Amino acid sequence: MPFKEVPSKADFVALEKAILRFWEEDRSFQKLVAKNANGPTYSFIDGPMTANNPMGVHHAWGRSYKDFYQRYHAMLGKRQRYQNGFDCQGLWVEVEVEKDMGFNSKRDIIDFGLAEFSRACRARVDKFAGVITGQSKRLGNWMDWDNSYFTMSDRNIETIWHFLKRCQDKGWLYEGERVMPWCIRCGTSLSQHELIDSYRDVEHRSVFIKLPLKDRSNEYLAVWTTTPWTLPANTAAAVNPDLTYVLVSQRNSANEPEELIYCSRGTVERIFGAQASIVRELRGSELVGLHFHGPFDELPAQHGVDHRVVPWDAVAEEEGTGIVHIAPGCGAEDFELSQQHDLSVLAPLDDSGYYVVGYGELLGRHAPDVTDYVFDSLGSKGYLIRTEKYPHRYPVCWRCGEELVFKLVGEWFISADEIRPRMKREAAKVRWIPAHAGDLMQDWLTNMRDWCISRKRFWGLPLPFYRCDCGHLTIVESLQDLASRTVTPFHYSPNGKLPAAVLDPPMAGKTPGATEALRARFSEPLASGTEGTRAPAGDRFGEQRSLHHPPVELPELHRPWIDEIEIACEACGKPTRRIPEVGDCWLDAGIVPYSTLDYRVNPDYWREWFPADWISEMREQIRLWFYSMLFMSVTLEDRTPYEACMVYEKMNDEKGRPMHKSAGNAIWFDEAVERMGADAMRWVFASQNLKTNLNFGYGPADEVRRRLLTLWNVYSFFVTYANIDGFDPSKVRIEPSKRSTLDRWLLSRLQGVIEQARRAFEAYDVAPFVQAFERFLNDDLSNWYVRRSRRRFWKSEEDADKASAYLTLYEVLVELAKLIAPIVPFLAEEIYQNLVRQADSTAHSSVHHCHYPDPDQALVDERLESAMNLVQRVVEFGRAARSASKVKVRQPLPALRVALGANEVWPPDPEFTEHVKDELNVKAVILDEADRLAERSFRANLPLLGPKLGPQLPAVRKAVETGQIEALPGGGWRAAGVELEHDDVLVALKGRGGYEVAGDERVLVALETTVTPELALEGRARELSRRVNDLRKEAGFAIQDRIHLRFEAGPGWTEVVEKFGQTICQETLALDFTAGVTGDGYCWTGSIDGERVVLELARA
RNA sequence: GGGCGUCUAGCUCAGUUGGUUAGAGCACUGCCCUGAUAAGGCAGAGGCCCUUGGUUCGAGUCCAAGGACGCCCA
Repeated sequence: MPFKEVPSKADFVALEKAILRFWEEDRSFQKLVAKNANGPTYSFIDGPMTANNPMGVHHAWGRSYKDFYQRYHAMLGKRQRYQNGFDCQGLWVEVEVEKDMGFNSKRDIIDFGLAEFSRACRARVDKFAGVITGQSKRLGNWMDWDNSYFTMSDRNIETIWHFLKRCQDKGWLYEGERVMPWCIRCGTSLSQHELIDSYRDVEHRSVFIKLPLKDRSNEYLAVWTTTPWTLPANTAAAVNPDLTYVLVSQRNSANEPEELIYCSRGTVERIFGAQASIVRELRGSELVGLHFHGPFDELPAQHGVDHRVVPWDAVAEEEGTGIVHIAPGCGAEDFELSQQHDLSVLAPLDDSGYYVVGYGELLGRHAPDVTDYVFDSLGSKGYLIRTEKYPHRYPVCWRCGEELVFKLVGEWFISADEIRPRMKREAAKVRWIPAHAGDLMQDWLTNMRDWCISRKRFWGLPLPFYRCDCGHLTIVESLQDLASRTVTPFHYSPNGKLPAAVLDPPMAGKTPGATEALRARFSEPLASGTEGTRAPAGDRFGEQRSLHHPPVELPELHRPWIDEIEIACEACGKPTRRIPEVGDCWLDAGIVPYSTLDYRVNPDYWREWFPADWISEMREQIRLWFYSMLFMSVTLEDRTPYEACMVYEKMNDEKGRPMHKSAGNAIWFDEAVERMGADAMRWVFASQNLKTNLNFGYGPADEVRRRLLTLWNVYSFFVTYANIDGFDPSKVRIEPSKRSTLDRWLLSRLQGVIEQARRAFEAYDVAPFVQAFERFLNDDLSNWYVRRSRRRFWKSEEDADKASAYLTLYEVLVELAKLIAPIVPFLAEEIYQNLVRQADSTAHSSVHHCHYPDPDQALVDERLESAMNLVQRVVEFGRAARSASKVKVRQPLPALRVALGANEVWPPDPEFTEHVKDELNVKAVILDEADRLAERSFRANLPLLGPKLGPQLPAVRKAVETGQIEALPGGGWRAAGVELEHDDVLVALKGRGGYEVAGDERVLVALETTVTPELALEGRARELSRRVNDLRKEAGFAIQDRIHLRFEAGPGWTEVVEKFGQTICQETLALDFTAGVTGDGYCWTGSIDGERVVLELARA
């Protein structure tokens, strides 16, 4: 039963595509799900990926991890949900759609029409969900793609409504004014977690001004700011009460009167130069409570504002004047100070950054453009000291890049105070990988502020908040609830009347999967009735209340449609409208452990799969998804929604620079997967240390590919010879204990790798396994087992040793395929299909259906491993000695002498000796007295003696190592007057001068380098064999082809052929070796050892 | 200002509970082997294990302080 021929040159990309087709035809994934249908659950929850753009290689990184562990647990028989998730709502999607349509502001969207805009957003999500699905399949991910969840789904929305209602019940929900980072282009505030990663180096113009104190003639406060546009909203100044301030006397010119200006002592020079004359010093606290004239008192908005100096211990002297301009409507800290000190709050800007009524000539001007006006105005009032360019890091909108302003806005919040300790308690129960991720979460939770959940945008979760004129807030907690409260008759018909963009999106033909998923999602809950609380399709809600109007169509729970619906206020019954805001997209993602697990509609199912056994995302998700899930779960059930959480770092390019489209170093997934292959990419990811950034690129990937190539080479080697010999694994059965030494050694070594693999997967850190695997593959399998076994495979007799070799190599390759199957599913499948499946049709149809290997202690033989290790060392040192002797290995040498250290024993099995002779091409291995080659030296066994002797150790150690040591009867020792036990002293070998030696303290070798004429002849024979074998290959002969060999050469070679002709024939598969070339065959003329030789090869 | 990480060969990184002479891959130099061969092996060179202090018989490893870089919070 021959195996499929394996080309020695691997084309991994082509192979992967073939395997993808195989999985499709075999329905391998579906079979896996069916096979594990009754297994114990393994609950993984996929963090929703924004379906907004194609997948990048950094997404592939995370998706690979997810696939590794799902596949591993599947091989342990675990039942899983395999649900992929798409994030669908929020500014991410809106901004991309805006770009597509060439919009520049919120106004553009409103002019375009909200309904069409929402449809366009949905269409974009649909399109890219399809694209990402295709890419993920190419990466090798196994998911239930038709069952992906979408955060824009009704179920997700309703579950969030339910959560919000619970927040209201607990009294955590409130509407508040707060100064928020605000994008004047997007027209929305950004939350705390959206502000991160968005600082950019920019240059602004800062300004020093002086503001006159009231009731103190000719005294001023020096104030500095980098945001001149906020000065018209100034209502206070802050000083550090503990800082030292000074009063500086300043005169601009001889003609002008002297002015007295306050600033902090550490800033005098910066403002006034080294020559400033200081009139007096005072504590900051002495300034507190003073009143001053604001910089723009003439503005109507400033009317009646009492500008005061307030204390603030955060005021520092690194920049500015030590007196900080406070505009409570334009800065977060400013606003907090205003709450503490009851300061006036002025909000000068509208949503798009234009000054509102009350700001005089500034009315209708854009905040970023008023710097000159402000400076001119200050100058004309005599307040300006000077302006200067000021480069600094300033936050910009993370989506559109516009510089942010800080703006007083009304937003909705969930209070964090009560939940904080509970979240910290639950986060502490989570198994974080790596562990310090838990510290980061704790730190984040300690510092988290109230969660701002509203966004003044369009395509997002409709916040179900109905604020009545009577002041009452009604929260709708489900569609059913909406139906029962509505005063607007509506016809909810997602099933019958899908929006055009959903039913017939422009790109529907290209993304059938996603479109179908959408269709299914709309029809499924209604048809199957699993969503018990939802009203049946086609119901007309609220008609009994208003029979006079036709019902409003409500195709989906999104703006603008849902805004049409008014409900009766819970308190007073008056019709009430929904607030216009939508929700933070992290509500969408955070609810997933509840929405996708049917918390509200199928509690049994929820209990079965909640909490997740494991989740994983990149580290920034600590303050995003991990946080929002934890928040929502602790609110609903007071417990963590995930038990283990794995976090990885950032991806950079291969030189460690951040990848940027503009820098040209970004790598696109589609290109990368075609160039390096998915397996190589996944192997790179698997070998990454979770704690450090990943430097990703084609260079490192190629290194990795070459390492996988070693496995391919061994696999190819096996198949080549197994086919020649007709090896059939199903017909050979040899107990491991009956196999040859080398085989038992390899099987023993393999158990160690299996052990490592199991440990690594259980620890959610496969990098150590990848290392162990590569070591085994390279050192044990390829460079020792296969090399040492080659002759076992080549020999023509069909004996037990040959069968043992084939069977062992076969078994090991199959085990290795299983071990790496979760990581490189394609290569593993290829090997499995060829080695196992084609030979045994009753075997699992895919490697991924196999049970993950368990280490078998019965196969572990530590003594054998240790003996082989000794042999390997001898070979290694022998090669070093050969290298030093300059006699090449092809030249046989008479002997290698070996001296063993005190506790070493040369294995009695002659096979070990044969390995040494063969590897080093020596005629004999002679165990020699250690004393002849080496001196004994003594060393203290520190791990034993340290605890025993403590401070005495150095003296004893010195005595031992200088040989001042006495052997005692019974095996003990005495040194420096201290009696030591046998094991306390290590007896080692030290090379003695005068020999060609190499070695360490365990073993020493010496090479005898005398080349007798006999040996020289043999060396030439070997040279000839090698040359012929080169020519066989050159001539294109098959490995097993027999040949006729003919030659012409000088007399020196005749003797070689006479004496060693038969050996050469054996080595080269020649039937005969005769003098005289015929011109009939593959002919080579050249020189060997400086003599002309003609060789001719003809296929027999 | 606070938190978390990282710092080991030219580059990328291993280094388990503290233990004797700190390793690998890539790159470089020289050599070798070869029917796994567009591979492989051996050897060479290359190190203030960021610094300082401490604990200890002994520190790359533990502790403290500092530095650089990265990420986060304020």
